Amino acid sequence: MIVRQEIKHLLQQPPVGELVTVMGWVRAWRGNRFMVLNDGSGPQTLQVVVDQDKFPEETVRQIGFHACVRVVGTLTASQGSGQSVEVMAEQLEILGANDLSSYPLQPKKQTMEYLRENAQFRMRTNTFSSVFRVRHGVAYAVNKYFHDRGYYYLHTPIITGNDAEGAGEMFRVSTLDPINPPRTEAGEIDYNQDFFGKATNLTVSGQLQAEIGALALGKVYTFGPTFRAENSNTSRHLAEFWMIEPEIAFADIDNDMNLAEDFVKYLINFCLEQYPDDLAYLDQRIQDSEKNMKTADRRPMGLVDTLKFVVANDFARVTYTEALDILMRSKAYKKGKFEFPLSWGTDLQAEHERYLVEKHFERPVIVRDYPKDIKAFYMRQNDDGKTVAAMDVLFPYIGEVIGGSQREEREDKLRQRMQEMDVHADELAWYLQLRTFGGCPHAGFGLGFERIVQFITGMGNIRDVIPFPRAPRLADF
RNA sequence: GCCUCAGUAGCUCAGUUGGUUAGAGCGGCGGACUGUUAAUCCGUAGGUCAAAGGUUCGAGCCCUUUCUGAGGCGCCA
Repeated sequence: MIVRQEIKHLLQQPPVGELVTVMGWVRAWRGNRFMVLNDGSGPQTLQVVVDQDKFPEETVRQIGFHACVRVVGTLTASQGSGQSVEVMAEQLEILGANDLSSYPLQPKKQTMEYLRENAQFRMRTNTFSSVFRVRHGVAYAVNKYFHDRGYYYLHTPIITGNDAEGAGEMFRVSTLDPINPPRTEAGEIDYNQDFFGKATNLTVSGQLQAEIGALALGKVYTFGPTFRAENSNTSRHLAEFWMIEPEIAFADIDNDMNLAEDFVKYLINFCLEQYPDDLAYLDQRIQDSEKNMKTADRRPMGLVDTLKFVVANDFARVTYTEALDILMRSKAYKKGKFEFPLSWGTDLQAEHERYLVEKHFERPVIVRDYPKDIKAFYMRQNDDGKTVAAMDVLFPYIGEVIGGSQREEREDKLRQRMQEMDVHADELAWYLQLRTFGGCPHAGFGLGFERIVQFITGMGNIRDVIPFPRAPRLADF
């Protein structure tokens, strides 16, 4: 059995004078004497002092960048100034030598694009190890938040036979011969002969199934992979991403907004408490990268200060109509700064959302009561006959992190809306039955997991907060 | 899918109005160095200038097409 101590724990309460065993990867090898180790337990490193005379020449020769080593030695107060304690090596073993002549990483700043191409090694860097520790923390906090409040984690299907989830292009799932698929007499592909006996796709949302759970268990949430086959080439979209979708019975749009705000603040606060060192590193990293930028292009606040500010202040809340009014009265609009026109009934563009969040309110904003024609069929119709009880949570830098709504629980209204929007009622008979047989007011939302991780870590590109990103023309690893 | 910008050594980049043999830092390799902190010092190798085609006496540089990447937009979470 292998026994070792983790660097994070050694540094929390250093057992000075004791013999310790550490294993990790070499971050630096200086002066033929000082070896800096990191083992992934945290962003901290441990300096090991190597007396060359104590070890075989061949062993010392193999110490190099990102070689993997095992060290046994005495933890002592450091003579140097860069660290409080260090290990005086008494045993030294190379667990995995590193062939530096062909190793793609270097002990220097590397571009995010280059590291993305070498994703098998990028988690060994300070930036990505911190990002993925925080990503874990957010995932854990999601489950903890809901569990502590009596929600049930519902696993909705990844392969779906629904043809009408209405959230974008889907990836087909099929075992049919792609070159010679069976065909019907009419010449169309005969999905009746496919694995499931019908056409199936990867899910774009677990919401409709989550509603089934909410109308029995009261409060449920889903947290799973989601797939969109859209040709989206942006720093905020992935073809495969993780989405969190709470769904609650006996709730209206106000309950929904309160939940969304409380939930997101909890996630951020959890990371502030649990990963201060990682966030401090990521904060510094952003400040370093902004040194050469014009003041206007820099963030108004550092990363950690931004996170603290979001947790400490109420989100602004406006209706779509009010938001439009604010935009039309803005100097930016009057000076013709907006590329897209503003008119009641069209969706807010990214530039409009950014103005509301970053210029007008200077904090997260929840916009509610959107025109019904730009929103999904299942959203509850308001009494004005024009809007639905939808809400979007907009964040600085990343835009929409949450989209949600109160669901239409009145069967006649739902049927009418489905007809108007050409959603086939026969394919969603089970969904309509939730209204026929003991329905109730209910609501929910979808939170883009990678987007909130992006916000918390300050990473500019969503592809750098998921270990192995999938996007158009990108499915490596 | 659309718009803009970019692609030169392993990485990050410089390369003048088109003109002789293609430049640096870092990294690699060889050597020195027992208190370093992006360690330092000496030496050394390393290039189909993204690909194809074109203009020209002559192209890393100009033109066309393709590929790849980044930023922005759309679609959305």
